[in-house]
Amino acid sequence: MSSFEGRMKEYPTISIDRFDRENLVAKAYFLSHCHKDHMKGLRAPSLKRRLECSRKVNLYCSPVTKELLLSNPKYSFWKNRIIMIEVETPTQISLVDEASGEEEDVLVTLLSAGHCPGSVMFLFQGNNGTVLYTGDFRLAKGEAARMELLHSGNRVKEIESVYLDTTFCDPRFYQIPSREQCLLGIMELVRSWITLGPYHVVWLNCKAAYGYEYLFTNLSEELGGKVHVNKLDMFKNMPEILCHVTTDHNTQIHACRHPKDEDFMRGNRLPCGMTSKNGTPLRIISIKPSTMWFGERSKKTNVIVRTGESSYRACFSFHSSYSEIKDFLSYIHPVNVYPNVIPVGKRVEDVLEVLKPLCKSYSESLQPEYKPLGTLKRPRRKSFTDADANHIEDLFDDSHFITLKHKIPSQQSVNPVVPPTHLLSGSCQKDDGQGRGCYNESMPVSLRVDYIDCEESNEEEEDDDVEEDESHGQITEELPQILMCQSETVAGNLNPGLTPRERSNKQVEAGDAGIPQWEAFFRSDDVSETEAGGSQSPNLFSDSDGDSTHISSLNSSQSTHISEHGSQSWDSQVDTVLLSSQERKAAELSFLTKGGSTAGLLRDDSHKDSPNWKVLEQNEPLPATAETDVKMDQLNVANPYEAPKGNDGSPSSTEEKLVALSAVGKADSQGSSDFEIPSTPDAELPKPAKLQCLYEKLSTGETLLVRKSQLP
DNA sequence: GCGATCAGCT
DNA sequence: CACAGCTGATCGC
Repeated sequence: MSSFEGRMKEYPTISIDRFDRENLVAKAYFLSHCHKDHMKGLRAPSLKRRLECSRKVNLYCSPVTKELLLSNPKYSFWKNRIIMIEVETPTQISLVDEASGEEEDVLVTLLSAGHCPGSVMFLFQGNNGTVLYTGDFRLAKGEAARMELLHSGNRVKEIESVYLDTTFCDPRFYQIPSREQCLLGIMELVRSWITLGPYHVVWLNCKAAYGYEYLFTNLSEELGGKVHVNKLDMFKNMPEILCHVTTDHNTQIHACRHPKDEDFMRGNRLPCGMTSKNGTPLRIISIKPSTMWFGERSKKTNVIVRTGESSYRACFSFHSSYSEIKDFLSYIHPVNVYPNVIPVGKRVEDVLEVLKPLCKSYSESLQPEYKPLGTLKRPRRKSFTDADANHIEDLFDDSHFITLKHKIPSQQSVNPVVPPTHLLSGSCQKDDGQGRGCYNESMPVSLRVDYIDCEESNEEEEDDDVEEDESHGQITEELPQILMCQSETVAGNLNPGLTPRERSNKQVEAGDAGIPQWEAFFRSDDVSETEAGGSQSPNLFSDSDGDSTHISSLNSSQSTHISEHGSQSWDSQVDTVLLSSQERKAAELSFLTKGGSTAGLLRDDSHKDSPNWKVLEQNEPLPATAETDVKMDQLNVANPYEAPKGNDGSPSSTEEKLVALSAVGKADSQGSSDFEIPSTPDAELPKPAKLQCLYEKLSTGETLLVRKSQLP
């Protein structure tokens, strides 16, 4: 939970996500997203009074946040005081001192935060420097590098301070399975259950908070049935969500709530009261999304864990993992960082100890950079690409070194960077309609889940999971121990109707101007993360099993069994759902054979606002990140708060990609074992200085080939 | 009666 | 366990 007090040092007359106490005198308010712990005081009488006297005080937020906020009548008094700002649209606002009439202009830019619908980060630029307030965020590795507006020309903006979501800034959360992997796991579990018959239903035990919508929409889209929810009026202007949820309880996927829902479940009853259909009792399983309940693990685990006869936990996180946080921060490389959250059991100093080394104030004092001709303003070694590395001797021609590493992988010389063309105020630069009129209408060909056997990979006993073992020890005895894994075709086919949703976006955009632009929260660069995340895993520094690439490597007690109560006949057919090392490798292989996705992916973004994200030069080795993108592109699960990508891709050379893969090499395997969370990663880490160096390299996506050569 | 706070519980 | 709440009890206004 956020412990941010509402104000930033640089702009103390602005209040963000806090509306009580000293914030009552703010000149402007900002709300990053619609979660209650970021809305403290927002409907207090004191603030209401303030609004009535101070006519120039407004609340700024994203269009989606405005919509969600005003869907609650308790906040309707804000109606005429909310100014929505489009995402990625730098907008100037005036901070007015109502007593003196003095004005101070600040440029604010909203950047998608990937936390929940409408969630954004705020980038402020003004007389007191550039600061970034992240709100709550879940951004995959490399995503900061894709944010055009965090850059100035071809380098990251000079950012004075970052107010950072540090919810999982704890090595225990070193790695959290990507959103796509979690979704995939849940999807397959749900699918395998509800396809058993019309009376097999799933209850998603989701907290009331916003943030699960993409789960609902993807499940609905993939599996063809709407998700039952208690309320949907808040989505009334969000067709992309609305069309996947329903208040009709006659469906197989439920996310409805009831104060006593857990009790209901024990009585084989859904929270909405359903217990049977046509006189036939329902067969209900519950899936409870949990953030790293998976916590600290010494062994690999699954994104889905069975916790009872008919209950499951699914890994799910609205917040960035430890490594994602560090990647983000090291890329931004601000002078200062302020944690918004102090994880339980930690102190501010503990968190800062992790974050400070990633800041300028620390790194530059520790190891001054060589700045040729005094022209460089920031350390250059941070931004190498693999291709750049080949030209490293060219010390004085550094312009191409300072590149948006992830964003413009190696083609700098081919497609010179053009500064962003965004202008102030309201211009919606995201004309992504053009050139993309062709939407893939093909609905998700229902997944052809070609299960293949895979070896059980984790024969060692998990000794820290009492709950699971206790809860169904006797059940697992009867259940088959086979882990079923998806073959490559699954990943290839997991390419749902994302484009239709995109089409919806367009329709909305084309429509009523008063309706928020949903791409603001469905917009996506891609779904990259896994491999990149893996590549920065602590195993880089250890000698972990290089072939442990199982996503679902779990022992019997952890495996995702699906069984009917009392009836085992079906069990072996649909056992575990998740991806195996083979699947993983298959994905890599498919990456190799299908080719072109990287180009497609990068180019796909070019429609949006960057003329630079062109087709990757085919003769250039791919940076690790690009490889990641490709893989996840093929998994092609929607990235929740951002727009789906088209699936087009131009052919590209298999050989070049082989180069990239081989460069990633064996350590890449760690990337694959996203769920292997070493208990004490720090134990094997190099010293801080070295660490920082490594992280900077990691953050820029250097492949392990490079990295290895620099390891002791 | 309402709001703030806290314990307890997902 | 950890996400982000909700409920109910208590206290003050």
